[in-house]
Amino acid sequence: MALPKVGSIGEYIREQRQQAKISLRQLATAAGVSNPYLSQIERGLRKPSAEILNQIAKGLHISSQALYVQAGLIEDREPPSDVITAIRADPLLSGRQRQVLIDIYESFRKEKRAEDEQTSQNAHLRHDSESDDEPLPDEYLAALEPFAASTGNGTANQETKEG
Amino acid sequence: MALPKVGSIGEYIREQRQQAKISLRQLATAAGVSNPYLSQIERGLRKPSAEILNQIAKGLHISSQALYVQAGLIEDREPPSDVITAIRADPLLSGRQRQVLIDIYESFRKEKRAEDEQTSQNAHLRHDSESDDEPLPDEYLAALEPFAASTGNGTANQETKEG
DNA sequence: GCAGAGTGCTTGCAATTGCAAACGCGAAGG
DNA sequence: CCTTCGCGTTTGCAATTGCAAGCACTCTGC
Repeated sequence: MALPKVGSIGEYIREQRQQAKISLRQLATAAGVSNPYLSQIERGLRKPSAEILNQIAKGLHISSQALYVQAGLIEDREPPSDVITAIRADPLLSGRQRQVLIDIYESFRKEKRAEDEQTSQNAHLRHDSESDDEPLPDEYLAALEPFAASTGNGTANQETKEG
Repeated sequence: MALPKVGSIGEYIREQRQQAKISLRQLATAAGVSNPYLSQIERGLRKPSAEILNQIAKGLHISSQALYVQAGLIEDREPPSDVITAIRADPLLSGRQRQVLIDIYESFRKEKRAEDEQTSQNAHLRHDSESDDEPLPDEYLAALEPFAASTGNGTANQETKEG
């Protein structure tokens, strides 16, 4: 086991560095790593840790993610236009919260589809939360019943406002 | 330096593992690392390389990015509002559904943050939100109550009804 | 009480990371 | 010619990663 495809990340770093017209030593200093080590990284002789990789990304003023993707450490990133994907990728949610959000979203999708089937053409009016002509349909509430456990989390009532 | 902010990543991993109801050894096997090493990682005694981190993410079936963000290895300039953006961009949701989902998401983030501050005291996360300290309208709170103490139950399935 | 299987944790040890120091090379400048 | 300054690279070496083996503990069943 020597240097499988680690070269790609090294090549990518060197590419970016040369494109930025900075020397190896400069980048090493900017990234806070030693010059010899950066040299070895660029030639694929060393497999840098995530921390070093992040510092190099900073020194190069490029996205850390770009580097991780190049290193094969992040699966090809899907566009954030997918709600499910975004929820799954959010590190600030607990596993339970993720699952609940996903379930709600899917329930909404079904609900919306049902509405579209009925109206079939008219679906472009803005609903305000206060002047809501229809309350929350129990359709998705029913779908969420399996989560029921109730801890009595009651809080004050605030005026609704849109973002 | 003994324990930088690596502890947070370890805690996060342990949290996710326990939420997934799998043992340390199971995750270690799934991630392709040794059990003792994973134990040390979770307790913040070791600083895992990016490769190991990625394998653990796979073993946990969570996004690699989530781990990197937790480890502080990705710039926080990645807005956690990816979910918000995705919701706003989703053409398959009605305006009201969008607003409800966004409110629920933000509520979850507040809840999660509170939990994190209890267990650990490293929560210097900035976050931009217009409705920061303002609770949900009780219209949505009613919908959220069932989630308050739910466990990892993901069987909210309802057949489509568009005939 | 004791074997068996489960959990997580501690202990040496090979392999690797990451660095300080030194090396060879080319271009200014004395 | 010889020094100085920059470049990238090579060379030992301390510190760390990551693992195989074993430890301590808790259940369950005999």
